[in-house]
Formats: sequence, C-alpha cells, structure tokens
Amino acid sequence: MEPWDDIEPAPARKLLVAAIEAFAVRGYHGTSTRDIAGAAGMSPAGMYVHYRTKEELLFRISRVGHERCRDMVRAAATRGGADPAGQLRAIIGDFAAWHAQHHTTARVIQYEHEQLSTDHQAIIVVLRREMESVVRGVLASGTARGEFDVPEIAGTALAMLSSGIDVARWYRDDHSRTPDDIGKLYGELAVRTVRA
Amino acid sequence: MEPWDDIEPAPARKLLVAAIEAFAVRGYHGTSTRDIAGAAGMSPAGMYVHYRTKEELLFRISRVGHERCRDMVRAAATRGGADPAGQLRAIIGDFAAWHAQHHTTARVIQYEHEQLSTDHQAIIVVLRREMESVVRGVLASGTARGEFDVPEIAGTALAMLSSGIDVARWYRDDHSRTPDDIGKLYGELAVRTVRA
DNA sequence: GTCTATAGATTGATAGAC
DNA sequence: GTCTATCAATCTATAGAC
Repeated sequence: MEPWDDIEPAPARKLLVAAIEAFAVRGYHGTSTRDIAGAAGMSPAGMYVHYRTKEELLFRISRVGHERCRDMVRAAATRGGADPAGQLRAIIGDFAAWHAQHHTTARVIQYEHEQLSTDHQAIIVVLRREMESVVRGVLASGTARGEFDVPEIAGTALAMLSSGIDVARWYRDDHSRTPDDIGKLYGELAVRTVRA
Repeated sequence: MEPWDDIEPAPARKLLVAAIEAFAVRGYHGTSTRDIAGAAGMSPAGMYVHYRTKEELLFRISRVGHERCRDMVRAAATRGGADPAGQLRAIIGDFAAWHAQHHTTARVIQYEHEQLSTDHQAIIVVLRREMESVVRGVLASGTARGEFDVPEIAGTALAMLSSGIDVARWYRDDHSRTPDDIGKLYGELAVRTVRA
C-alpha cells in the first residue's frame, strides 16, 4: 500500500509505518512511544535504538513524505504536456488523488508538521514552498498565454492546493469514490475555474 | 475578537477561550488541563468546577463553534438573494472569510472533533451534514435552472467547502490578505467553477 | 468557587543484562 | 539490537480546607 520498502532496516520501517498509522488517528501528542513500539511488535524501549526521540521519528515521516509529495507534483507537471490547462489538470488531479490514496501519510505530513522543532519545521517549509511554486508557475504561464483568467495567482494556487490537502482530512479507505475518481474531478474543477 | 461573551459565568468563558487558543496551537492531546487553567489565571484544579472533564470542554467548544458556523452558512444563503450564483458566492465567500477571521476557533472545530467521544462526535456530525446540504442544495438548484454546469454535485460541494476549511490551517493574524479579501476571492472562484 | 495537596496512571527516555 | 526494569516528570482528576 504505502511504499516505505526503501526504509532500512526492517525494524525501523515497521516503527515508521506504525507511527504513521497512530499519528494519523490520534495525532503526534496523542500517540505514546509505547503505542508505536507495541504496534511494531517491540518492547517500550525498542524505538530508541532506531530513532533518538519521538520527534525525530515524526521528522523522518514528514521529510520523506513531503519529498515524495513534491516529486509527485513535479512529475505531474511534466505528464500534463506542454499546455498549461493539461498541466494544471494533471497537477491538481494527481495532488488530490495522492492525498486520497496515501491519506494516512498525507494526514500526518499536512497536520502534524507544526509539532516539529523549529529547525525541522524550517526544512519542511522549503519543501512546501517548492510545491506551491509549481502551481503558481502553471497559473502564471497560462495567464501569460491568454489561456487562463485568474483573479489572483498566489491566492488561487493556494485555494486549489487547499482542496487537495483537505482530502487527507476526510478520505477513508471505504469511501465510495476511488482516488482516481477524485483526481479526475479535482483536475476538472481546477481547469474550469481558470478557463478564459 | 471572538464572540464568546454569551458564555457564562465569566470563569467558564475564560477557560473556554484559553482552551481554544491552546488546542489551536498544540492540539487537544498536546494541551494539559494545567495549561488551560493556568492561561485562564486559575489553579490546576480550577477547571473542574466548570467542566467535568477536558473532553467536555472540547465538546462545548466544538458544539457551539459548529452551530455558529452552520448559522453563518444559512445566513449567507439568504443574503445571497434569489439566484443560485449569488447564493453560492455568498456561502463559499462567507465560509472562507469566517475560517480566516475565526481561524483559531475554526482550527479546533475542524481538526480536533475526532478526539471527542463517540456520542459527542455523533452530535457534531449532524451539524456538519447540515452545512454540506446547504451547499449541495444551491448547486442542485443552479443546475436545475440551467445556470450551473457541475461535474458532480456532492463532490463539487465537498471540494468547495474544503478550500474554505483549509483556510483555518494556514491563516495567521499577520497574513497580508484580510478575511474579507479571502471571502471575495473564494466566492469568485466558486462561481467561476460552476458557470454554465 | 477557588485553593493546596495528592492520588494513581502514564509519559519520554535511559541503564544495564543478554 | 532487543529486552526488563526503572527514573523523573507529567498527566487527568479528586479530596478536603477555606
């Protein structure tokens, strides 16, 4: 389901996956290190061999999760072809679909990163800005070409990303729409919003 | 700022306002009853005279906050006049502006209500459905009149509410856009998205 | 209604055996 | 690298004085 296979060694991966599940449901502060270690099949002290603190574990999740989300957004921009409308449809569609498919991870990276240390937050903010700038760039190029009519580029980019982010808040595994359904709808809505 | 003046007696109100501030920053589980009582100028035990448990305090915040949000959405539907476009602009615009202006309260009601007991969650869910149904109703009537072209009413209503909800996640008091700016932009984006 | 004091459980993290 | 045992701090909530 979640592609965490590249996290090594295996006990560190099991702890990370257990932490994502727990953080997504109860939040960072609502999850104890015992919860995490227990869900990974370890004793209460087992976590500390692989992560120095609970905060470091959240940071690892946040950083890798944000990097994957950013890479997905960049890949979508390429996949969308040369015209801004196709790019916007792909970016916003894939972004929303990703937040549905990986809703557990997405919940943690979108709603828990403010619990990180100041230093770690600064690293995450850079990754978030990179994603925003991709969307702004597409809206700007579409506007420059006369294909888009947008009231305000920065605010519109933010609003479009917002609807995708919020998918992580409400999406459940038993939801009637597939992640692909959601991606198609959100891509379509984005293109309709900006058409000249 | 926040209109909690009707909460009586005054110590109960001070505790409630202190809890909102703390829950918005650190979350429900990240906030201790000592934090709340201390910020309200009381001893650690002071909270329990006015609220039986910490969960009951969160429920009070969630219920009143949701009722006010729902009443605001209903008022916006009336304020928007008779045509669906005006109604949609008013509802989505006011909804987003409300989440900016009351971003501290909005953060708590949107992101902490899943920490409530099962019984209390059931009460909150009803209020949330009432808001969603207002938006669905406007999209349906606009579609029936031939003024709107919407790919899917339920999914579109959800996506539009999502962008407003997410304002509570990112809005800060020192943000360059005023709540009114945000309301105007989000109302405009909603109308553009559905125009036939 | 607010206080001090405290019960009883749980927390993040460490020490040391194996 | 994982365990058992444990520390010191903190948690929610209560008891009882005023």
